[in-house]
Amino acid sequence: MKYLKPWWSDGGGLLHLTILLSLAGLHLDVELDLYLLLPPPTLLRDELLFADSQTNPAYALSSFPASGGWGRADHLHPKGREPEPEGQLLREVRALGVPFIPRTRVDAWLVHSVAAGDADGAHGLLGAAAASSAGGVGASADGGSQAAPGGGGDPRASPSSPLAAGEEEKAPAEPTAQVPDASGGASERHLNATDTSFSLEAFSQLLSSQPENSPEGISLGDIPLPGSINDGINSAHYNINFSQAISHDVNLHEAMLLCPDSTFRRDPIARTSQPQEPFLQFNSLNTNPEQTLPGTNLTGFLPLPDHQMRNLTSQDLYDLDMNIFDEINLMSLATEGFDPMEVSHLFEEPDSDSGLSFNSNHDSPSITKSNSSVCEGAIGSSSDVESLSHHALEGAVGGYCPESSKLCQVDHRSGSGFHGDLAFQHIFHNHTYHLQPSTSESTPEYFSWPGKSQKVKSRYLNDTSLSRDERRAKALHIPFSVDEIVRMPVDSFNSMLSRYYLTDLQVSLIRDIRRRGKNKVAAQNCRKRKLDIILNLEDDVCNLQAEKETLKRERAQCNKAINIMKQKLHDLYHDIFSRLRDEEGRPVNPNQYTLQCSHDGSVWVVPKELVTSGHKKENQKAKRKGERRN
DNA sequence: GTTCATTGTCATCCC
DNA sequence: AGGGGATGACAATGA
Repeated sequence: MKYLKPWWSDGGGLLHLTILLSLAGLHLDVELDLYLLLPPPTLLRDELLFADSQTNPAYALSSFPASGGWGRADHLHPKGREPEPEGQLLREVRALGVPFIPRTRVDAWLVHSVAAGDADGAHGLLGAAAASSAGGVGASADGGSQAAPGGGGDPRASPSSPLAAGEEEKAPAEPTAQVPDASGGASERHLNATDTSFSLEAFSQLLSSQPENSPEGISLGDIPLPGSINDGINSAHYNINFSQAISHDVNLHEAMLLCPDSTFRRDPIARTSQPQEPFLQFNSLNTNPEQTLPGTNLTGFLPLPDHQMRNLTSQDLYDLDMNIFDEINLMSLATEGFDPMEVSHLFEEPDSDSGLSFNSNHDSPSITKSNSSVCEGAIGSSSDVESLSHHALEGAVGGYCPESSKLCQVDHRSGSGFHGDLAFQHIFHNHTYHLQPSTSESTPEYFSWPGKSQKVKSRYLNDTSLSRDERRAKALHIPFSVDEIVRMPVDSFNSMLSRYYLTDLQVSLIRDIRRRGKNKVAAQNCRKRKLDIILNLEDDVCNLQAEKETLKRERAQCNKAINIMKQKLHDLYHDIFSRLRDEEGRPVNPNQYTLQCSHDGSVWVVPKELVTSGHKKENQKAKRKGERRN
C-alpha cells in the first residue's frame, strides 16, 4: 500500500512528497522534498496546472499560494489541449539534475498506476490523491475563490464533488468544511501508517469495479477516504475525472498579465476596453523605447495600484508632471548622445510649449501622433474623465494642450512601444485642433488654468519656463544643467570643464552661469539676511520701547513717592513749628526760622538768615575747591 | 500710468 | 591669484 501526498510548500518552490509504504505490516514513511526551479515564466505552465488543480479538486495536490488567484478558470486555456508530456521545461530541469516531478507526472503516475492494475499502489495513490485534493481545495478556497467570483470551483468537475464551490455553499456540512488549510494543517501533516484506518478491501473492490483501466475513464467516485487523511471526509463520494485536470494548457502571456502583484493585471477584454489615461502621461517617462512594454513602464515609475492611480487628482498629475519634466529636461541635456537639435527644437521655439506649435512644427509624425493621442484621449476615449488633469482636458477641448505637448515630446521617444498595444491603439488616431497657433500671446486667452497662478501659467505656456541662462546654455548645447553648473563643487566643476571638449564661448558661458547662479543665491541669502536683520532690529526697537515704558512707569512711581515724602515732611515741619515757643512763650514764625539737624542728631532752631549766609559760605568754599581741582 | 515688491544681475569689496 | 561670499545699486517684471 502506498500513499502519496504531495503538496506545495514554500510558496510553490518546494514540492513536498510524503510516501508511506505499508506493505505486509511493514510501514515505511518516506518524505521527499523536491525543489523546483521556478524561474518564471518557464515553469508557469506547470504552476498553472497546479493552479488549475485549485479549480479541479481531483488534482488539488498543491496548496498553491492562496493570494495568487490562479484558480480562475477564465485565466486558463479552454480544455481539450493536453499539456506536453515532456516539455522543454522538464528537459531543462532534468538536465540540471534537479529532482523534479511535475504535477502532471504525478497525476499521470497516479492514473497509470491505476490503469496498470496495481491494486495496492493504485488504491493508495488514489486515496492520497483524493485526500490531497481535499487539502488543495481547502487552500484554493482563499486564492481561487477570491480571484474567481464563482468560488473557484471547476465547472468541469463532477457535480457530485463536494469540493466544488457551489457544493460547498449548498452543503456546508460536507467534508470540505473540515478540510484543513493547506498552508498550515494539511501541508504540515505527515501521513503515517496508523493514520490509514480505511479498508483496503473497499479500495480493491472499488478499483476492480472500474470497467476499464483507462485513465480517461477513471472515476474516484465511491472511494472511501481515510479519515485521518481527509479529516472526516471518509464517507464522501468523489467523481473526479483525471483527464480533465491535466487537460488544461495555459497561455503564458495571460499568465504573466495575471501576475497577482501586478498593477496592470486585468483580463484581455479589460485591458483593451479600459485605457488608463493617466498612465499615458506616465508612459512618457520612459525614454527608452526598448523598455517600453505595456504595463511595465507604468509600474516601473509609479508602482501604484490601479485604484490609487485613478485616485490621483489633476493637481497630483500636474505637480508630478512638472517635477518629472524638469528632471527629464535636465536629463536630456546631460545625456550623452542626445540630439542637441532635437532638444533645441523641443525647447527653443517660442511656442514649443504649445501643443499646437508642437503639432505643427515637429517633423516627427510620432510626436504629432502621441500629442494628439493624449489630448484627444483626454476627451474622446476616456472612460474616466475625472482622472484626467483639468488643464489637459481643457487644453484638448480648447485646442491647446501645453502640458501634453511637453509630455508628448518625451513620449515620442517611448511611444513606439505602445503602438502595438491594443490597449492604446484606439486613441492613436488622427486629431486636429480647431485653433491654429498664431502668437504666443494668444495662447493664454484660449487656455484656462484653474487654480494656477498667472506666473505658473506663463512659465508653462511660454519658453520663459527656462531662465535666460538655461536658454543660453541650451542654445550653445552645453551638456550640463544650470543647476549642475551652479551647485557643483569647484574641483568637480573644473574637472568637468577639462573632461569635455568645450569651446571658449561655452566655457565662458558656463563660468558666467556659475557666477550668476552663485551670485543669485548669494543675493537671495543676503536679502534674507538683511530682512532678518531688519526684523531683529524691529524686535529690538519694540523691546526698547517696552523697556522705556517700564522706566517711565517706575519714574512716575518714584516721583509720586517723593511728592508724598515731601508732603509728609512739610506737614511734620509745620507741626513742629506749631508746637515751638520762644523764650517769651510766643509761637515761632516758620518763615523766619528753620530747623537744622546736626551730625550728632540734635535739632536746632536757627534763623533763616544764618542758614542762608552759611550756605553762601559753603558754596564759595565748594567753588574754590572746584577751581583748585581744575 | 504709477507705485511698490520681488528678483536677477553687475560691480565692488573682502576673506 | 582666483574663487566665492557679501552687499549696494540698478533694471526688469508683475501685481
